[in-house]
Amino acid sequence: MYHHLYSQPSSSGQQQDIREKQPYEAFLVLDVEATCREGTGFDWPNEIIEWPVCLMRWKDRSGEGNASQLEIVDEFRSFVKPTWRPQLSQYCMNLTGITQAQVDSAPTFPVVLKRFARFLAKHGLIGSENGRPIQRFCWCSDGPFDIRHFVVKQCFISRVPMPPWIRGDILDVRRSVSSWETDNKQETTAVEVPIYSFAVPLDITDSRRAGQLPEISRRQPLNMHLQLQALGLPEFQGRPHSGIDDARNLARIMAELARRGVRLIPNASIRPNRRWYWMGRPGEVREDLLQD
DNA sequence: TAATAGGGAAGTAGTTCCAA
DNA sequence: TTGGAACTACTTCCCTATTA
Repeated sequence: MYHHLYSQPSSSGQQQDIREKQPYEAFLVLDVEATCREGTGFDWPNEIIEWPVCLMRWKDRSGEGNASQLEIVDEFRSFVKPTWRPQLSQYCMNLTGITQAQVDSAPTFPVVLKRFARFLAKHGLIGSENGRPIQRFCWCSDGPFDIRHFVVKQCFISRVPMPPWIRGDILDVRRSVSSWETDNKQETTAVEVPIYSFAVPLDITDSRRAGQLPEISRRQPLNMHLQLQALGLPEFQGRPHSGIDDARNLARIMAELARRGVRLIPNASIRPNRRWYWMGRPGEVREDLLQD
Protein backbone atom coordinates (compact mmCIF):
# COMPACT_ATOMS: atom_id res chain seq x y z
CA MET A 1 0.00 0.00 0.00
CA TYR A 2 2.97 2.33 0.49
CA HIS A 3 5.01 1.04 -2.37
CA HIS A 4 4.03 3.63 -4.91
CA LEU A 5 5.15 6.34 -2.52
CA TYR A 6 8.15 4.97 -0.65
CA SER A 7 9.86 2.48 -2.85
CA GLN A 8 12.79 2.71 -5.19
CA PRO A 9 13.86 0.38 -7.97
CA SER A 10 16.26 -2.35 -6.99
CA SER A 11 19.10 -3.50 -9.21
CA SER A 12 16.86 -6.29 -10.48
CA GLY A 13 14.25 -3.78 -11.53
CA GLN A 14 11.80 -4.79 -8.82
CA GLN A 15 10.31 -2.26 -6.45
CA GLN A 16 11.24 -2.68 -2.80
CA ASP A 17 10.20 -0.82 0.35
CA ILE A 18 13.33 0.72 1.88
CA ARG A 19 11.59 1.93 5.01
CA GLU A 20 13.29 0.59 8.10
CA LYS A 21 11.50 -0.14 11.34
CA GLN A 22 12.28 2.91 13.45
CA PRO A 23 11.63 2.61 17.19
CA TYR A 24 11.91 6.35 17.98
CA GLU A 25 9.19 8.90 17.35
CA ALA A 26 11.38 11.99 17.54
CA PHE A 27 15.03 13.03 17.54
CA LEU A 28 16.68 15.96 19.29
CA VAL A 29 19.75 17.02 17.34
CA LEU A 30 22.09 18.90 19.65
CA ASP A 31 25.44 20.56 19.03
CA VAL A 32 26.45 22.75 21.97
CA GLU A 33 29.17 25.37 21.89
CA ALA A 34 31.25 25.91 25.01
CA THR A 35 33.92 28.18 26.41
CA CYS A 36 37.44 27.25 25.53
CA ARG A 37 40.98 28.48 25.71
CA GLU A 38 43.71 27.73 23.23
CA GLY A 39 45.87 24.83 24.30
CA THR A 40 43.78 23.73 27.29
CA GLY A 41 42.34 20.60 25.68
CA PHE A 42 39.05 19.02 26.71
CA ASP A 43 39.71 18.28 30.35
CA TRP A 44 39.19 21.94 31.05
CA PRO A 45 35.96 23.16 32.79
CA ASN A 46 34.19 24.18 29.58
CA GLU A 47 30.92 26.04 30.13
CA ILE A 48 28.10 25.81 27.60
CA ILE A 49 27.47 29.13 25.82
CA GLU A 50 25.03 28.02 23.08
CA TRP A 51 22.24 25.42 23.34
CA PRO A 52 20.83 24.72 19.86
CA VAL A 53 18.46 21.82 19.21
CA CYS A 54 16.64 20.72 16.06
CA LEU A 55 13.54 18.64 16.73
CA MET A 56 13.03 16.04 14.01
CA ARG A 57 9.99 13.85 13.38
CA TRP A 58 8.95 11.28 10.82
CA LYS A 59 6.79 12.35 7.92
CA ASP A 60 5.83 8.84 6.91
CA ARG A 61 5.94 6.59 9.96
CA SER A 62 3.49 3.70 9.59
CA GLY A 63 1.57 2.06 12.38
CA GLU A 64 4.25 -0.66 12.48
CA GLY A 65 6.95 1.99 12.93
CA ASN A 66 8.40 1.82 9.42
CA ALA A 67 9.69 5.15 8.15
CA SER A 68 12.30 6.80 5.96
CA GLN A 69 11.44 10.50 5.78
CA LEU A 70 12.75 12.59 8.65
CA GLU A 71 12.30 16.36 8.84
CA ILE A 72 12.93 19.28 11.19
CA VAL A 73 9.64 20.39 12.73
CA ASP A 74 10.95 22.97 15.20
CA GLU A 75 14.12 24.47 16.61
CA PHE A 76 15.21 25.71 20.00
CA ARG A 77 18.18 28.02 20.36
CA SER A 78 19.50 29.97 23.30
CA PHE A 79 22.82 31.48 24.20
CA VAL A 80 23.95 30.71 27.74
CA LYS A 81 25.71 33.00 30.19
CA PRO A 82 28.81 31.36 31.69
CA THR A 83 29.21 31.89 35.42
CA TRP A 84 32.60 30.47 36.38
CA ARG A 85 34.56 32.41 33.72
CA PRO A 86 32.04 34.92 32.30
CA GLN A 87 34.64 36.50 30.01
CA LEU A 88 35.05 34.71 26.67
CA SER A 89 38.54 34.28 25.30
CA GLN A 90 39.36 35.79 21.92
CA TYR A 91 40.09 32.25 20.73
CA CYS A 92 36.60 31.12 21.75
CA MET A 93 34.89 34.08 20.05
CA ASN A 94 36.87 33.50 16.86
CA LEU A 95 36.06 29.78 16.90
CA THR A 96 32.34 29.96 17.64
CA GLY A 97 31.44 33.41 16.31
CA ILE A 98 29.66 34.08 19.61
CA THR A 99 30.20 37.56 21.03
CA GLN A 100 30.64 38.70 24.62
CA ALA A 101 27.45 40.78 24.32
CA GLN A 102 25.42 37.70 23.28
CA VAL A 103 26.40 35.72 26.38
CA ASP A 104 26.22 38.75 28.70
CA SER A 105 22.55 39.22 27.85
CA ALA A 106 21.76 35.48 27.88
CA PRO A 107 20.13 33.48 30.69
CA THR A 108 22.22 31.14 32.84
CA PHE A 109 22.23 27.40 32.20
CA PRO A 110 19.55 26.44 34.78
CA VAL A 111 17.17 28.98 33.22
CA VAL A 112 17.88 27.66 29.72
CA LEU A 113 17.17 24.13 30.94
CA LYS A 114 13.77 25.22 32.26
CA ARG A 115 12.90 26.99 29.01
CA PHE A 116 13.99 23.99 27.02
CA ALA A 117 11.90 21.67 29.20
CA ARG A 118 8.88 23.84 28.31
CA PHE A 119 9.79 23.44 24.64
CA LEU A 120 9.82 19.65 25.07
CA ALA A 121 6.51 19.70 26.94
CA LYS A 122 4.94 21.90 24.24
CA HIS A 123 5.78 19.22 21.71
CA GLY A 124 4.43 16.45 23.91
CA LEU A 125 7.81 14.82 24.45
CA ILE A 126 7.83 15.12 28.26
CA GLY A 127 5.20 15.74 30.90
CA SER A 128 4.87 19.40 31.83
CA GLU A 129 4.48 18.50 35.50
CA ASN A 130 7.14 15.89 36.20
CA GLY A 131 9.46 16.23 33.20
CA ARG A 132 9.24 12.50 32.50
CA PRO A 133 9.43 11.36 28.86
CA ILE A 134 6.05 10.67 27.28
CA GLN A 135 7.14 9.86 23.74
CA ARG A 136 10.18 7.87 22.64
CA PHE A 137 12.85 10.36 21.61
CA CYS A 138 16.57 10.07 21.11
CA TRP A 139 19.35 12.64 21.45
CA CYS A 140 21.67 12.97 18.48
CA SER A 141 25.06 14.66 18.37
CA ASP A 142 28.26 14.75 16.37
CA GLY A 143 30.38 12.46 18.48
CA PRO A 144 29.37 11.49 22.01
CA PHE A 145 31.00 14.50 23.66
CA ASP A 146 28.26 17.10 23.75
CA ILE A 147 26.19 15.31 26.35
CA ARG A 148 28.86 13.01 27.78
CA HIS A 149 31.24 15.88 28.51
CA PHE A 150 29.82 19.35 28.18
CA VAL A 151 26.40 18.74 29.70
CA VAL A 152 27.85 16.71 32.59
CA LYS A 153 30.45 19.42 33.31
CA GLN A 154 27.89 22.22 33.03
CA CYS A 155 25.43 20.53 35.38
CA PHE A 156 28.24 20.17 37.93
CA ILE A 157 29.31 23.82 37.60
CA SER A 158 25.70 25.06 37.73
CA ARG A 159 24.90 22.71 40.63
CA VAL A 160 21.84 21.26 38.92
CA PRO A 161 21.06 17.56 38.58
CA MET A 162 20.96 16.18 35.07
CA PRO A 163 17.29 16.30 34.07
CA PRO A 164 15.70 12.90 33.46
CA TRP A 165 14.89 13.84 29.88
CA ILE A 166 18.57 14.18 28.97
CA ARG A 167 19.72 10.94 30.58
CA GLY A 168 17.98 8.96 27.89
CA ASP A 169 19.16 7.46 24.66
CA ILE A 170 21.98 8.95 22.62
CA LEU A 171 22.83 8.44 18.98
CA ASP A 172 26.33 9.40 17.89
CA VAL A 173 25.66 10.47 14.29
CA ARG A 174 29.32 10.28 13.37
CA ARG A 175 29.44 6.67 14.45
CA SER A 176 26.29 5.85 12.51
CA VAL A 177 27.72 7.38 9.34
CA SER A 178 30.95 5.50 9.89
CA SER A 179 29.07 2.21 10.31
CA TRP A 180 26.97 2.92 7.26
CA GLU A 181 30.09 3.80 5.26
CA THR A 182 31.76 0.54 6.32
CA ASP A 183 28.69 -1.50 5.40
CA ASN A 184 28.56 0.18 1.98
CA LYS A 185 32.28 0.16 1.32
CA GLN A 186 31.92 -1.42 -2.08
CA GLU A 187 29.51 1.27 -3.17
CA THR A 188 31.32 4.39 -1.96
CA THR A 189 34.92 5.45 -1.59
CA ALA A 190 34.08 9.09 -1.07
CA VAL A 191 36.02 9.53 2.16
CA GLU A 192 38.98 7.39 1.24
CA VAL A 193 41.96 9.65 0.85
CA PRO A 194 44.77 7.99 -1.08
CA ILE A 195 48.21 8.45 0.38
CA TYR A 196 51.07 7.22 -1.71
CA SER A 197 54.76 7.89 -1.29
CA PHE A 198 54.13 10.41 1.49
CA ALA A 199 53.08 7.64 3.84
CA VAL A 200 55.08 4.71 2.54
CA PRO A 201 58.70 5.36 1.60
CA LEU A 202 59.39 3.57 -1.64
CA ASP A 203 62.28 1.15 -1.29
CA ILE A 204 63.26 -0.50 -4.55
CA THR A 205 65.19 -3.18 -2.65
CA ASP A 206 61.93 -4.33 -1.13
CA SER A 207 60.11 -6.41 -3.68
CA ARG A 208 56.83 -5.84 -1.85
CA ARG A 209 57.02 -2.16 -2.56
CA ALA A 210 58.90 -2.12 -5.86
CA GLY A 211 57.16 -1.41 -9.11
CA GLN A 212 53.68 0.02 -8.98
CA LEU A 213 52.86 2.45 -6.20
CA PRO A 214 50.97 0.69 -3.40
CA GLU A 215 47.30 1.49 -3.20
CA ILE A 216 47.16 2.48 0.45
CA SER A 217 44.26 4.52 1.67
CA ARG A 218 43.79 5.94 5.12
CA ARG A 219 40.40 6.67 6.54
CA GLN A 220 40.21 10.16 7.94
CA PRO A 221 38.17 10.91 11.07
CA LEU A 222 34.65 11.66 9.91
CA ASN A 223 34.18 15.33 10.63
CA MET A 224 30.92 16.86 9.52
CA HIS A 225 32.27 17.88 6.13
CA LEU A 226 33.35 14.29 5.42
CA GLN A 227 30.06 12.88 6.70
CA LEU A 228 28.18 15.09 4.23
CA GLN A 229 30.60 14.06 1.49
CA ALA A 230 30.29 10.35 2.32
CA LEU A 231 26.51 10.58 2.00
CA GLY A 232 26.68 12.53 -1.25
CA LEU A 233 25.09 15.63 0.29
CA PRO A 234 25.86 19.25 -0.68
CA GLU A 235 28.59 20.88 1.37
CA PHE A 236 28.19 22.32 4.88
CA GLN A 237 25.63 25.12 5.01
CA GLY A 238 26.28 28.06 7.33
CA ARG A 239 29.17 28.76 9.67
CA PRO A 240 31.19 25.85 11.11
CA HIS A 241 31.23 25.91 14.93
CA SER A 242 28.03 27.92 15.00
CA GLY A 243 25.92 25.64 17.19
CA ILE A 244 22.67 26.09 15.30
CA ASP A 245 24.33 25.67 11.90
CA ASP A 246 26.14 22.55 13.09
CA ALA A 247 22.85 21.14 14.42
CA ARG A 248 21.03 21.88 11.16
CA ASN A 249 23.71 20.18 9.10
CA LEU A 250 23.65 17.25 11.50
CA ALA A 251 19.90 17.08 10.94
CA ARG A 252 20.53 16.91 7.19
CA ILE A 253 22.80 13.93 7.81
CA MET A 254 20.16 12.28 9.99
CA ALA A 255 17.53 12.74 7.30
CA GLU A 256 19.84 11.23 4.69
CA LEU A 257 20.67 8.23 6.89
CA ALA A 258 16.94 7.67 7.36
CA ARG A 259 16.32 8.00 3.63
CA ARG A 260 19.01 5.39 2.99
CA GLY A 261 17.29 2.94 5.32
CA VAL A 262 19.61 3.20 8.32
CA ARG A 263 17.92 2.18 11.57
CA LEU A 264 18.37 5.15 13.89
CA ILE A 265 19.01 3.69 17.31
CA PRO A 266 21.26 4.66 20.26
CA ASN A 267 24.95 3.83 20.02
CA ALA A 268 26.48 5.89 22.84
CA SER A 269 26.16 6.23 26.58
CA ILE A 270 26.90 8.80 29.28
CA ARG A 271 28.05 8.70 32.89
CA PRO A 272 26.19 11.51 34.66
CA ASN A 273 28.34 11.11 37.77
CA ARG A 274 31.67 11.24 36.01
CA ARG A 275 34.18 13.54 37.70
CA TRP A 276 37.12 15.51 36.35
CA TYR A 277 40.26 16.25 38.36
CA TRP A 278 39.30 19.92 38.87
CA MET A 279 35.93 19.11 40.43
CA GLY A 280 35.67 19.99 44.11
CA ARG A 281 32.40 20.24 46.01
CA PRO A 282 29.28 20.57 43.82
CA GLY A 283 29.71 23.72 41.75
CA GLU A 284 33.31 24.25 42.84
CA VAL A 285 36.07 24.41 40.23
CA ARG A 286 39.40 23.74 41.96
CA GLU A 287 41.42 26.45 40.24
CA ASP A 288 44.50 25.42 42.21
CA LEU A 289 44.44 22.11 40.35
CA LEU A 290 43.99 23.60 36.89
CA GLN A 291 47.02 23.52 34.67
CA ASP A 292 46.74 27.09 33.31
C1' DT B 1 41.73 12.76 34.07
C1' DA B 2 37.67 9.11 29.59
C1' DA B 3 35.90 6.38 25.98
C1' DT B 4 36.40 5.16 21.51
C1' DA B 5 37.88 4.30 16.69
C1' DG B 6 41.36 3.75 13.68
C1' DG B 7 46.17 3.40 12.05
C1' DG B 8 50.86 1.70 12.44
C1' DA B 9 54.25 -1.43 14.11
C1' DA B 10 55.51 -5.80 15.45
C1' DG B 11 54.92 -10.60 15.95
C1' DT B 12 53.27 -15.09 14.35
C1' DA B 13 51.69 -18.77 11.49
C1' DG B 14 50.88 -20.56 7.06
C1' DT B 15 52.03 -20.76 2.12
C1' DT B 16 54.95 -20.54 -1.90
C1' DC B 17 59.15 -20.76 -4.33
C1' DC B 18 63.68 -22.23 -5.37
C1' DA B 19 68.25 -24.10 -4.94
C1' DA B 20 70.66 -28.01 -3.34
C1' DT C 1 62.27 -34.29 -1.32
C1' DT C 2 63.88 -30.93 1.84
C1' DG C 3 65.24 -26.75 4.14
C1' DG C 4 65.46 -21.99 4.09
C1' DA C 5 64.07 -17.57 2.43
C1' DA C 6 60.48 -14.70 0.97
C1' DC C 7 55.92 -13.47 1.09
C1' DT C 8 51.09 -12.97 2.81
C1' DA C 9 47.43 -12.72 6.02
C1' DC C 10 46.05 -12.11 10.43
C1' DT C 11 46.21 -10.66 15.37
C1' DT C 12 47.63 -7.89 19.13
C1' DC C 13 49.29 -3.93 21.24
C1' DC C 14 50.24 0.83 21.48
C1' DC C 15 49.57 5.43 20.14
C1' DT C 16 46.92 9.30 18.44
C1' DA C 17 42.97 12.00 17.40
C1' DT C 18 38.47 13.31 18.64
C1' DT C 19 34.91 16.38 21.25
C1' DA C 20 34.93 23.41 22.60
